[in-house]
Amino acid sequence: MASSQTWLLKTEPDEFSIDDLSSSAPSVWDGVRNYKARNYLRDDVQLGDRVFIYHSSCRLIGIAGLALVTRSGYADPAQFDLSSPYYDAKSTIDRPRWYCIDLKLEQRFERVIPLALLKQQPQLADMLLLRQPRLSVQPVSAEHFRHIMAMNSPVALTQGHL
DNA sequence: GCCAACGTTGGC
DNA sequence: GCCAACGTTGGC
Repeated sequence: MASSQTWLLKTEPDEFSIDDLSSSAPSVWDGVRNYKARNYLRDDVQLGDRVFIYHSSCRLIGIAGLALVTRSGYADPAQFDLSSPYYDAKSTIDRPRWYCIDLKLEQRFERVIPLALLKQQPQLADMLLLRQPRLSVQPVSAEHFRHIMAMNSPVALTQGHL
């Protein structure tokens, strides 16, 4: 794909939240242990792609902000770390099983866009998040991306465009 | 390669 | 805490 793609990454904020991302120093987005999500990280997420950060399994479920990919997929060091909960005995340096990326914060939304509100949007009815809620790394179409950014825009909100 | 059993996720 | 949906494991 030539132009940049957009994504949604899920996280439990008790483990890692948008507030753990910095706009200056990149953070490692590691610990993804699902094959479909792994394939996206390894093969498709590119430097410069933008990703929504989604908070799951918490009090305020929804999209918390936007981040920028500062390094594309590379072998997740945690899989080799015996002391890590993400250690995987079946991974080898030559054949790593799991991949991670680096991110930096682009924009923390003033208000989390709640899942319940996303579900109310007819334009988002076919969004993967609503259809495969367990996929922790997922592509977001340009149309969905624009719509969600508009939901975050105070201008759009005050003018009742949504 | 199938599929039952089991484990995990995640909204509610 | 519950439970449905989903993902993984392992025997055959």
